[in-house]
Amino acid sequence: MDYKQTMNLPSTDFPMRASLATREPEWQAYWDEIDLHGRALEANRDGEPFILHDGPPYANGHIHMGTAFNKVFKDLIVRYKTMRGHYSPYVPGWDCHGQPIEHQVEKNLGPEKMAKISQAKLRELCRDYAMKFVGVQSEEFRRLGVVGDFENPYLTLSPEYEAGNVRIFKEMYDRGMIYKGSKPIHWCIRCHTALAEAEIEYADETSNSIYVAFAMTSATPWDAEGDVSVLIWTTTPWTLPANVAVTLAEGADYVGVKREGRVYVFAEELVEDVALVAGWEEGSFQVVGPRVKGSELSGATYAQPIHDGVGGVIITGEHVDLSTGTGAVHTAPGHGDEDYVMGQRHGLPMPMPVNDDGVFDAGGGPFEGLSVHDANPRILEWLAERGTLLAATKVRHSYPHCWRCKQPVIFRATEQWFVSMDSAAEGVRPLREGAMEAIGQVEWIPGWSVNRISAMVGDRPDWCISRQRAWGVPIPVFTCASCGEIIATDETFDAVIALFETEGADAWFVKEPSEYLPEGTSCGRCGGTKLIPEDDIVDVWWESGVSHTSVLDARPELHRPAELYLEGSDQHRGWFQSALLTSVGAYDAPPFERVLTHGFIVDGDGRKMSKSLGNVVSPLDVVAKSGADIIRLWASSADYGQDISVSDEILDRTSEAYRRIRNTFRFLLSNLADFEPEMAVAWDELPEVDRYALVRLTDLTGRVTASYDAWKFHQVYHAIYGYCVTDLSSVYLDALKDRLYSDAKDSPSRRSAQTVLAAVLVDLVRLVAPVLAFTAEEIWQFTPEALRGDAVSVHLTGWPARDVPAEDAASLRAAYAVVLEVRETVTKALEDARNEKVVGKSQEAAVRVTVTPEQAGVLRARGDRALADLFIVSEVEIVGGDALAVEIERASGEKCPRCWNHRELGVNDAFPEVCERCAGVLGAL
RNA sequence: GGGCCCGUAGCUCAGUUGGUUAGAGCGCACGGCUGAUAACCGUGAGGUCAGUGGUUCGAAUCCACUCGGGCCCA
Repeated sequence: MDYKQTMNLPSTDFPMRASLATREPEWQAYWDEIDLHGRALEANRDGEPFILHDGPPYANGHIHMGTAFNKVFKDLIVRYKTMRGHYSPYVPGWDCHGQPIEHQVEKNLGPEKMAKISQAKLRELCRDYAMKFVGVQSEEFRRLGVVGDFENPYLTLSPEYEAGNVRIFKEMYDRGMIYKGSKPIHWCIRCHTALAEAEIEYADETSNSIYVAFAMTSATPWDAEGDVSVLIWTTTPWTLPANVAVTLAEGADYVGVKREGRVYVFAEELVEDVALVAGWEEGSFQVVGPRVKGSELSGATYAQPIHDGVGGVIITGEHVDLSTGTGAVHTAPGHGDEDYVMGQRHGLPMPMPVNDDGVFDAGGGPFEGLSVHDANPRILEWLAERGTLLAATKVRHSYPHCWRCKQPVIFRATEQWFVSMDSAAEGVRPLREGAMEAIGQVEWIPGWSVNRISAMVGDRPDWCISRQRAWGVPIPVFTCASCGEIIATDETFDAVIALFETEGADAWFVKEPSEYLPEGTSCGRCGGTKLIPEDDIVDVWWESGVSHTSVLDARPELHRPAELYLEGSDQHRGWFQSALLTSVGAYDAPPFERVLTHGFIVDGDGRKMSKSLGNVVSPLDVVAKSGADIIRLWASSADYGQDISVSDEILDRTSEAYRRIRNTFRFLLSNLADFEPEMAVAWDELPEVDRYALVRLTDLTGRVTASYDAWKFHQVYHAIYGYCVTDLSSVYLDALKDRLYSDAKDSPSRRSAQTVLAAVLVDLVRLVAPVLAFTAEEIWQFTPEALRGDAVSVHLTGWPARDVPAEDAASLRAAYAVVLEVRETVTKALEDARNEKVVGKSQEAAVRVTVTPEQAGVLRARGDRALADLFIVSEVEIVGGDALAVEIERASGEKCPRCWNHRELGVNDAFPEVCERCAGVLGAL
């Protein structure tokens, strides 16, 4: 007889192979069809809100592993919060303005078309470009399983959004936090434009290399030796008219070098180099004392090298390089970034004698009217005549060039708008102070994050918010055409807000101010009525920063502050900060209750991904090859507090773990095909091992829930995975097979097992649902309808809440700790027996366990039969002793051809071939 | 160069206030099963806890430095 047909073998249509790449899009379509996001919101309408506010990725190019990780991470949280009953709308956003898009459009256009195009047309092309990538990325995010209001995302180029920039600007302007100042930028003389860092190309260039003596005008330690000068080195002679200071290295040694009756002060370690360049013969000069630190010369003064009667000051800075030059750096705050920073720090003036055309104005002194390039040789001659040019050679070095015209650029200070960190209107708390306090009110995860944001906000200079570009939101102020006064009042701001709301920021560039400003708007100083709108646009960080107003305040389903901002750690400098500063600036309150930050995606060796290293892993490739759930599982498995590695090996391991989890579910499903909730066995009727299994399930649920709540998703992963492998697969499920397969279909023992399996299935599938969004849905749809209830999606089923009697649970945990320890020893002994060919499968074994009295008590209370079932052997005998020991023998009975246990056969005459249990089952068929 | 951080088996992670031979799962090797089968079960081998030096009776855990890596500045 073929006994196999009489058994309850597993059966399910749930496929072992996932085929995620093809199936996942179907589930995504299903979610669209049932409007999962909308349904979840409707269901949780009265739940406590939890707003995860999306940081807008830049609408340029395809997504990469970093954006994929971030979005999956957010989706995981939103799904979890939703299952916990929170009202948790997710509104994705995109950062649509800015230089990279403008640059790309410009490149696509080419220089000729670019020269002819209007600003309005250029903006239109930029808009098209941005919208194209909003579409591309939107699909890519959705393919990862991200659910949200993708039909109605927020875009920084939309009119309502643009208006929010002005609202914040108005508030901060009124509170005295915004001012107009000057700052050096890259400037292309030929193209007559400011250039962003990304528009700079570095190429080799031959420059002058000159050593110039600045005569000291205050006392120095070398005065006894002769006239003292400080010797500087520069490669840009034309910046000398703007010189205001000389920067020394604080801790380096400076000496006087005497030659022909004059003393030149510079860094000691560069004496030989300078002598060589200047052609000083050996013996023609001598180092004279004393030797002093740069810091000791700080505050000394000298005569400005170009302008008679003007002085300069000696300061110290950390950027001074002692590998070339003289260790004394000519400092012109209008002509260099470091110089600018030094100027700010020391309160130096910032003369800017060079105009837009690169020509000196009166500030150029003797060189007025010359272009900077023409002035170079003239300045050299002029210095030589005065005897202050000690050496002049050429140097070849890397120098910034304009990406468009390939000409070398200059550094030149121009008018810029700034957010002040430390000054504000009377009675208004300065921004830095307010921001620092706000930081303290926010929960930063992980904990070190607060150090980073504090350090950055504490140290940062004023925020330069203006950009000389076309694709963005204008700085919403006007200038009087007749007297140059800045015009920015509540009335003009409100008019601009209204304008942007209805027509968008584009209108700024095509309309006359008189068309939208209130009638009679005029200059407060001279009464002029012709107003010129500001040309500059606002920094894109400002734009994305104001989303707390343009999105959180503006949308009825959202609110400010958000419960959570979640981005990579680079955003301490970016969005976290721009959001914080604009929010504190306008409202004196942080925009978020907590900020969660994750590390960067690196390769298997912990190195950053780059094309040149060839270690880039694309999420699109992984999705196509393995599926989005693999990315989601990977994202959940890593400790995001540090950098997150991806490599083929890591993804392989992840896929293996996925298969393991999937297969566990498949086993559960396949043994529940004939089970319905009415067949469930009550707690008190359950065999003890089944009750223990339920205890383990609730323990798992508790741990997993705590880990989700503590934002420790990798612990969720490890807990669930460990549970599947250890608790279920290797112990409980393995031991259950005999009951499930061999006992009568509707026997209490089998129904008990199924009761537990059903509980495990419906709880576990929900625990993994936030992570394995697609697979959990698939499992749910393959779950017997009776167990599913009326939920159309696993994501709408809420969170498991299963209780077990606490006292029972505690005693079961204690008892089974002992039982499982013994079981481990038994399996080791079985392995030895197997190696000695005593037994093959464990059911061929009879086990004699020698145990301590304490263990004996616990084990005997379970019963030999229960222990044999759990150990998957045919017989167990417990013997008292003083230490744990196990002996294995071949089981005494014969192998039952039906259940494969070794038993006495033929007890039941009706079925002489099989064991008693099987005979009973067969008889009842 | 500065700020913030990271470095435990091939991989992903545990390692309570410093306290016995540093753990888990996967992978790997070997074996079993063939009624979860492109599955399942078992056993085993893998770690000078990045390195060096300190503090301590005792350090993966505390301190200093070095090396390697990341983000952000310069």
